[in-house]
Amino acid sequence: MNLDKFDLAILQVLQRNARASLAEIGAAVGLSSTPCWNRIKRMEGAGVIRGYTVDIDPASLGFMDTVIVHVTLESHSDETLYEFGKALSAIPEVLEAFLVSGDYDYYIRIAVRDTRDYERMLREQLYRIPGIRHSKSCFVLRRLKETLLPIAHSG
Amino acid sequence: MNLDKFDLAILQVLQRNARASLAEIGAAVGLSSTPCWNRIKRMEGAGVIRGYTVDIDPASLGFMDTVIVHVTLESHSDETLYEFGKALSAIPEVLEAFLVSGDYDYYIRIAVRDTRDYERMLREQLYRIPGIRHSKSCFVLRRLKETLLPIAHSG
DNA sequence: AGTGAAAAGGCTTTAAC
DNA sequence: GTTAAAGCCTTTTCACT
Repeated sequence: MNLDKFDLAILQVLQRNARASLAEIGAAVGLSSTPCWNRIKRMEGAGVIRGYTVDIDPASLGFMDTVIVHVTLESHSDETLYEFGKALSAIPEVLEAFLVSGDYDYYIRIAVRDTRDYERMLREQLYRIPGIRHSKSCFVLRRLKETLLPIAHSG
Repeated sequence: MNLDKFDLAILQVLQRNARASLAEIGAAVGLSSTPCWNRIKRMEGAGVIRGYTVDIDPASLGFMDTVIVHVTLESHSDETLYEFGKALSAIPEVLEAFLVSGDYDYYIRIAVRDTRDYERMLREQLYRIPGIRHSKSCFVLRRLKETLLPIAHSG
């Protein structure tokens, strides 16, 4: 799907505030509200906009620590990778999981209440998934950047 | 701040659809719209809700590849860590950056158009930051899970 | 494609329980 | 804490450029 500069500008506004009104969006991008509405609906339909979500402070929910876990699997067959991914998706604490090239197979980011919760989570959830050869954890000391796509650099 | 089961239920609805109407939210959590509105405003004010954003398909913007880069710094002084973090934040392609314990110092996730764009990005942006001792990249082959906090497990 | 106005619906506030 | 109702603002449609 082709996105012009107005589409990108609209996405940029929505990325900063997904609850912005059409009037606000229109003023920010230099259009009236109707074309903004049409463009948003078009991008929603085309799958450019996958959804709208809320950015929640993890600490407010009691998740004081973020841990990144690297996992190597015993087998690299399609079925093993698929089954492991499915099992990972079922663990609520797993926020992100990437299948990667290179030494490790999966990069996983998890949210835990504290170090004891992390230990419990590994033992009761992650290590119960069969097929893990090796894993390695790193605690996140500081988070530097939020996940926002560089829209201005997509033209 | 104390969050009861209604607050958590509201957050869960908003996480799935930040543009849900108060009527929808109320129906989903078993309240009328007024208390939902009050609770949302309270959570916004308390910093539980940090904002609302849109989930954009990276491929639609031309970002076909995700790369995870591990970077070790030459010095571990506060100033080095701070300066490096500041430089990272200025690179639009950097979606996430975590300062971590363990062997590597920073875990960085970047969005790139293709492998050539990745190479350009490393050379022109990342490697221009002084103080890097070593770095290692892994291409993401598949993304398994989106970043949503496990709200149901925070009670 | 875009604008502007009008109708339909939802948000926000007030008031009452 | 809750619900109900009133006014206002927003979304959505439509006629027109």
